Amino acid sequence: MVTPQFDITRGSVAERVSVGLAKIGMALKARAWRAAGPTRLTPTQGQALATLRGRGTLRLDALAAELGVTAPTASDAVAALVAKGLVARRRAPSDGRAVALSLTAAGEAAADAVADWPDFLVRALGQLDEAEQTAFLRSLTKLIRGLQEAGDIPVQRMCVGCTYFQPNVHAGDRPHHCDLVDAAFGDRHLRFECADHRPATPHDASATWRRWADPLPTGDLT
Amino acid sequence: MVTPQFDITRGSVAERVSVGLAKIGMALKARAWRAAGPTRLTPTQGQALATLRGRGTLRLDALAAELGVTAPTASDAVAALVAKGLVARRRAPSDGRAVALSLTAAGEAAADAVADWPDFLVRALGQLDEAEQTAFLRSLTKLIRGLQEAGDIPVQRMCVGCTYFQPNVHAGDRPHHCDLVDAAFGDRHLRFECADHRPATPHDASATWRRWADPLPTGDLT
DNA sequence: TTGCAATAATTAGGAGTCCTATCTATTCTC
DNA sequence: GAGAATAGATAGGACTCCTAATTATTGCAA
Repeated sequence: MVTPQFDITRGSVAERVSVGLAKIGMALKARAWRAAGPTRLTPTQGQALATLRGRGTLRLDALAAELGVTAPTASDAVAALVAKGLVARRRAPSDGRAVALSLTAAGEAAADAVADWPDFLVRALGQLDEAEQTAFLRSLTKLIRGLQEAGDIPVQRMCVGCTYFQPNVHAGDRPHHCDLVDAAFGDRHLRFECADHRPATPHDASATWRRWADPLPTGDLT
Repeated sequence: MVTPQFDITRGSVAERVSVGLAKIGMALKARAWRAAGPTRLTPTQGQALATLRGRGTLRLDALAAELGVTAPTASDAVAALVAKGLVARRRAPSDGRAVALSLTAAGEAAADAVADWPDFLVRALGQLDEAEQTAFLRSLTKLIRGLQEAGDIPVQRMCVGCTYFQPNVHAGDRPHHCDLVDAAFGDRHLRFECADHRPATPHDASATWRRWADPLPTGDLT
């Protein structure tokens, strides 16, 4: 008779998931370095470029926070990018101490060229069908929100947490609504980076969060 | 009337998921460095320690592959660990060119101390209920298998791909079976790192994979 | 309106991460 | 045995990262 007690059950599901996420993290790191060779853009430099492309103009400390590094490290990376002619460093008009970082024309081009380095992830995600990808995206949204709340990650410009986001207000497979573009959309369209993101107040954000994460009355199974 | 065409629909779900995974990767990198300060163990060193703890004895090139870096980089990290007295570097008995790396007693202790650095991820995963965590783990397994197939990640010691793994052979919520410990288990027990892993042949692995990923006859919804 | 604390960035200094290219032992193969 | 292949180590160089200490500015307060 088979023993029903699987002693390898030790450890939580969350721990096992973490191991998997760490593997993905490793792959991302390795890939970023591999990609660095030809273009002469190291991972941090590439990430800085990508961030500036998405945000337009940023101050150094904001960039550092976005990259998850200290100000000196960000300063190093920016210095390298300025030397390469990819980033322009100007005095911020509002504050004489601060700098306003932005991409040069060459920087825009370099950012575009470097933009698709995580394509290998997109390919691997082909292992999942659309419904599974959507569920994954939804779970990832919750996870990232948790990291954000805990201060482990900078505040993201994602739908959930945006003033314009109205969750579960429609029936069907596009239950949410974006007030900015005035359109319905579903979980599969949720974004982590939106150029038009406008942060909601903490109070509104948590109310909206609950309406998205646990739609109380209607049993909406999208 | 609301326009049903959400113009921000551009881009695939997979791309949006990739953005999210990159965020997680960023958090992992940042955390690993933060944790490095007090213990004086940098990310690569910590990862090397963790790998050696999981694998016992490893040769340098195997360690390098596991860490996703080149041999010289691994050699650097190992030299630092040897200098700190955490790793022993011996000549491999079978091959005079190779080295056998293993942890010293101090190294074991250090590895244990460093082991729980991704606890912040475990905490954030608390945002997901058990069923959702399980689904996430399942998707992650598919994703990692995809990365493995594409050569973006070293071959993992995960259940799916192991000789002992028998998917979907039972009814109920523990449909799989591990022949090694002779016990039933479910998707929520799937591992990415198993000390007893024994790789199946490519042929067997792909057949087993299909039986796990798309259980044809029975509509098993675990 | 000085006068000083706080803030934004940079510099200094040091360990480590990575790479490519090269070199040194060994081992394998013919 | 000789030459090719393999396992590591070294060399050299750009960058990443950190903590501390500096240099400008700003903003508030006496």
